[in-house]
Parts: sequence; structure tokens; C-alpha cells
Amino acid sequence: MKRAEIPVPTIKRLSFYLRRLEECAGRGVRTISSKQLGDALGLTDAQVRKDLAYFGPFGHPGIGYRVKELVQCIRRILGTDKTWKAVLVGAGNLGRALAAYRGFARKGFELVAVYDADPRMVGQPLTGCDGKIVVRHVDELAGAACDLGARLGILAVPAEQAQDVADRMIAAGIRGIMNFAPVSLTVPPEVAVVGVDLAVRLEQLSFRVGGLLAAEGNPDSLQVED
Amino acid sequence: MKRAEIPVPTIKRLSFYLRRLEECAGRGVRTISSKQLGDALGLTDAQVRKDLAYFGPFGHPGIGYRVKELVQCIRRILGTDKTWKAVLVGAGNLGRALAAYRGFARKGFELVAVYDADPRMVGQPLTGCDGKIVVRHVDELAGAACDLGARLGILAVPAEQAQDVADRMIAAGIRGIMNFAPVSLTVPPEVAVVGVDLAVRLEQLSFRVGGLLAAEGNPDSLQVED
DNA sequence: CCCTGTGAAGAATTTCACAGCT
DNA sequence: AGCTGTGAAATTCTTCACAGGG
Repeated sequence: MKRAEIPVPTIKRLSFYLRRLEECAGRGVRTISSKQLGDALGLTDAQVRKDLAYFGPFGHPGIGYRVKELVQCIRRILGTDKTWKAVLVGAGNLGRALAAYRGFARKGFELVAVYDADPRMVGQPLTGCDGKIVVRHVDELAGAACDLGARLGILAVPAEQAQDVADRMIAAGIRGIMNFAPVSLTVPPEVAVVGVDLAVRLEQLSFRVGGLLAAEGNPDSLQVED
Repeated sequence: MKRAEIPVPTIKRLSFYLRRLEECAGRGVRTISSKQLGDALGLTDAQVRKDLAYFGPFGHPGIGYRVKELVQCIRRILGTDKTWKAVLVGAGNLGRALAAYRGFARKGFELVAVYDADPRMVGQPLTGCDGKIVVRHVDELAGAACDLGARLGILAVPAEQAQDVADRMIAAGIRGIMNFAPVSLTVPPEVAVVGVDLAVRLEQLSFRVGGLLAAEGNPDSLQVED
């Protein structure tokens, strides 16, 4: 098998395959066919096979894919077989909810520090996260990656401050940013950014329920996973 | 201009155009060229023009696009020129953070009720949201859309309950669901679903920073807005 | 027979490049 | 000159369809 260029859509679907496979593994399912996996996600069997085949011949003809084996492989591809340390900036409503979110730890992401610019927040302990994390002032962010070993940053500050904080994160050695602020960040090419803008998602929903196309009785696909 | 089929990627980008345009409008910018708008979002000028031209000849040759005019048009296309009423199910960490999130109201989404299955939650008032919203029991959801006029539902419950609650929402008349649970929902074709799975996004970030491709020194695009 | 991996065909999307308006 | 709207070309992605293994 050749190491071709992997399509971007394939990479996005990998996470959904993994999610479903982990669920199957939890239910004790041993093997799954491309058809079964695809049906659960609204994809064709050919799509599933082609996606997975980019990374190696994981399937077993006549059998399908071994669930536990495939889970391991996809985790390694996505990089979630290792533990990632992350810092969070912004201890407002959203930031605190994110800090308390169990899903991060479950996927191997460890929050090592939380920062905020508001002096009233600084020094407060965070509820919900098992560790004894205390909010620090954002000025202490410099060097965080070196000192704490963090390579990922979660950005949960207002739009106006997002670019500035992103710059500080990068200066501190952060290599990947999960951006909850409703702006497009400008970053050097070696830094990765994934955006999570709730307003944007809401607009997609609004469009599909009552936007221009829906108003014209268009029987389009109404599912948007990503 | 003919009413052709609009590409899905175009629809997704519309939200990002709008976000940028609203920011420009706020700074008093009157007109913007496809080049300027594209650069801010990492797209080509041709892409921007083609996307916008699907919906009408909004541009003015030699001038560009009038910002306020275009904001209005895109809002109408997306359906965010109207107010949408929504219910939220799940008053845990995430649910409460979402209820307090100002961005919803700012985009014209009005939260009219919040539900939870935990009896300890029921009856508690929600902090952060200006209204006097009290958590109700999820059994009261039936008929919510009729009674309160809600057409959108925000699903912030654990994965195990997500499908069941989605079914109840649909029975209650909800037509669009924003799903924060890490599962793919099965819904009738006339119901729209947009998923927001933080674990999935985190995996995308992990992949780009240290996954299989990154490990091989691949100089791919590291930006994922959506 | 059931299932995967894959070349080839087909469909969708992006980029190019240029006519035409200001 | 500067900029849009748009066919046509180029590219990317998905589906088809079948050879071959279990």
C-alpha cells in the first residue's frame, strides 16, 4: 500500500469511526463490517473501506474489521494514544465548564493550568476538575509550555482578546490551539488551530430548519456532524 | 442568475463570511473586496465571489461588496434575520454554561425552557440568563414546541440518554437539534441535526499537532475552522 | 457467500482566466 | 485601474464494480 496524500474529509471522519468503534467495543462487539460502520454514521460502505485503507490493510476479508484492533490503530493515527497536556485561557462560564468537562481526560487530554486576565478570578480554585488547579494570571502564561510540558491551548476568551492571547500562547510554546472565540486567528503555519464557534453551528442549524433553501422545500440532507 | 444547487461547503463558509463582515461593520468599514474577505479567512478571492454569487449579484464591480448590505443578505439566507426559540435539555456543567452563553441571544436565539432528568436539578433557577428560567423535568418536554413556540433543541445530556431525549424532542415538535452528546443521532429526514463534539475536535487538533501525518513532517494546512 | 481493497468512472468543488462594468 | 460574475479547466472526493481472500 502506498503512502498517498490523505484527503482532509477522511481525517475528519476518522474521529467518528473511532467514536462508534469505542462504543461497539464497550458493548462487547468483536468485529464490524464497513457496511455496519457506515450505516451508523450515514456513510456508504465503500467510503468507510477507502478511508481506512489509506492507513493500512486493517480489514479481514469475509470477517470485517476487528473492533479493538481498529480502535488502537485509529488512536495511533490521530495521536490520541499518547497523553496531551493542555492549558486553558479564560475562566468565564465557558472556560469553567470546559475545565470541568470529563471528556477531555477520558480522551487523554490533561489540563495542567488555567489562566485569566481578570484579577478577581486569579487565585480561585476550579471546581469539577479533580486536580487542585488554581486560576493564574494570564501574564504567567509565558513559558508555560516549557515549564509544564503543555503543547495544546484552549482559548475561551472574548473575541477582542483572542488574537492577543493566541499570540501569547504561541510565544509560550503552544503548538495547537482549540479556539472557542468567534474570530479567525492568524498564526504561523507550524501552529494548528481548530475552531469551535457555537454561533456558527447555530447558524447552520437555523439555515437547515428555516433558511433560504429550507423555505423552498428542498429535501436536502439535514445532517451536519462536522 | 439561475437557482442552481448550492454546494454544502459554500453554506458552511457563509457563516464565516458573516462573522467577518459583522466585525468589519462594527469597525465602520463600508465596503470590502472578495480578496480582502478571503484573505481574512484563508480563502481565495474566486472562492468568495463564487460562493456569494450563488445567492445573487451582491457585488459592485470596481467597488466590492457593501458590508451592511451583505450582512443583511447573508442573515436572510441563513435564517438568522428572524428570532428562533429553543429549548435546552441537560442542566449539567455544559448545559448551564450554554444557558448563560450570551452569543445565543446575540444571534437571535432565545432560550425558552431548560429541562433535566435529575430531580435535584428540577426547580432550580438558572444563573446567567437574564430571564427567570427554572429547570423543569424532562417529562414536561412533551408539547413544549407547541406551548412555547420552540422549534430548536439543544441537547447537552450524556451519550446514553441522547437518542432518547432526541426522540422526545422530535415528538414535542422540535425541528432542529444541536447535539453536544458524542453520538450520531438517528432522526427522521425532516429533522435537522448539527453535532458539536468536543472530543472529536480535540482529536483533530491532536492529529495535526502530533498524529501520523505531523510525525512525518507533512507541511499540510493546519487550520480547521469547521 | 460475505467481505475487503482498489482501479476506474463519476460527481462535486475549487481554481483559472477573462469579459464586462465603474 | 480595480473589481465582480462566470464558463471552462483542473483538482479533489465519492461511488461503482469487481478481483480475490476466508
